[in-house]
Amino acid sequence: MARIIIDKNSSRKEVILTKAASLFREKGYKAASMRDLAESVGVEAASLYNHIKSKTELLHEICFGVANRFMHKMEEVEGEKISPIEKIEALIRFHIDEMILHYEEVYVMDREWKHLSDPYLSNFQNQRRMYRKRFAAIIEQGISLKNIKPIDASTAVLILLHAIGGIESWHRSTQKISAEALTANMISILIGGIAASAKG
Amino acid sequence: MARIIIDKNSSRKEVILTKAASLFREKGYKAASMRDLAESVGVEAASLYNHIKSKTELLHEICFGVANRFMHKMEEVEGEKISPIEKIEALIRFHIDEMILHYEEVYVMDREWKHLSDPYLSNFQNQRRMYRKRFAAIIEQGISLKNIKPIDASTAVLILLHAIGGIESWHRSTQKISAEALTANMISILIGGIAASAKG
DNA sequence: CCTACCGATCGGTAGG
DNA sequence: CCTACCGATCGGTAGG
Repeated sequence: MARIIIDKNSSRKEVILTKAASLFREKGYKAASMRDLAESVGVEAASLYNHIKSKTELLHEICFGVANRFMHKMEEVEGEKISPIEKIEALIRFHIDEMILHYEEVYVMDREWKHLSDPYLSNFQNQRRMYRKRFAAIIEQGISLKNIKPIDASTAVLILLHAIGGIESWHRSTQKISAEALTANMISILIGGIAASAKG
Repeated sequence: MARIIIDKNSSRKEVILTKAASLFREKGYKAASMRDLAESVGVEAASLYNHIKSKTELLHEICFGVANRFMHKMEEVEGEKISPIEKIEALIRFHIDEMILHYEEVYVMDREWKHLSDPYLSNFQNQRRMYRKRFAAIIEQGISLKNIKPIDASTAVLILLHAIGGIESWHRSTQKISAEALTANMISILIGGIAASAKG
């Protein structure tokens, strides 16, 4: 019985988090009110506070939930015995999968993180800086091995991450091209560029 | 004398617009208050309304100011007798120049347009859709001529635009690499990809 | 989980 | 360009 109550509570909070991510994406964190959120959950605004501490808590749970998954994947990929290019491809694929499976959360992390407040804000910025640094290090390895052009690695990281994060149609189930085709296109363009190669 | 007053008024409004772009970028449109703006201009909040009609007017003047420049450039490039690849390179260069010269405004247009209200909101979305369609058409031409790989053109457009729009360091004068080197890197990566070509 | 409500802050106006 | 102020809305709390 206690178990049932706990399960009920935790699933209630998960519903609130999901609806919050959706609202924050649609209207932006500041423009989305707790009354909006309450309505979409189906309770009065005051009732939300039986499950959460504050609006800000929702934002940082969304942001760190996503950020932690990316960090975990980075650790995993770094440990694999594959080439730098293969590591980059694995990371790109993971980013795309995250966009497909958790579009709202990833979008909110990407565009609304600046509304975090300060223990969390600096923490988030540090974590993001570390992630990009480690991503850039993989590119540098590829450059050393001459599998990657001698480009500025941190510029390349920003291009890759924003190119993926900017695709807006991930969440639509009915899209002009399938997720697989989109993924193949992304990888092809980001790794190989848009120019036709001499080899055909 | 009347001329002097007009000049004074218009320069006053320009100051307000510039400060607004800066604040909207830093805090986001919703989180930036008119009292913040007044302080950064150096007047009381109520005084702003002698120069502007509303907060929303500031946002749409910023958004359409930038959007119109992009549209104008698109028209110009379409009319030039150069190859599709050269057209794309010209457009990419223009986007990069806009980021360097008008970082705050471009950033606000990119990330805060959703706070426009409705005659302007739909107008903006239409204009953006048209811009992307015309950009994609150039890529399609390149594919027909076999200068560009057979990729999905609208995916490629989103990748190009977001890759450029995502670079955050445009506005810093002291950067690790120069604007020219950054531009060269961007063009190289976006057109040629990151993989080293067989030709070396 | 709700009713009732609070202090703070918002965009904007009146009147000078 | 300022002082004074308004109605609306915000995140959140008290108390049941």
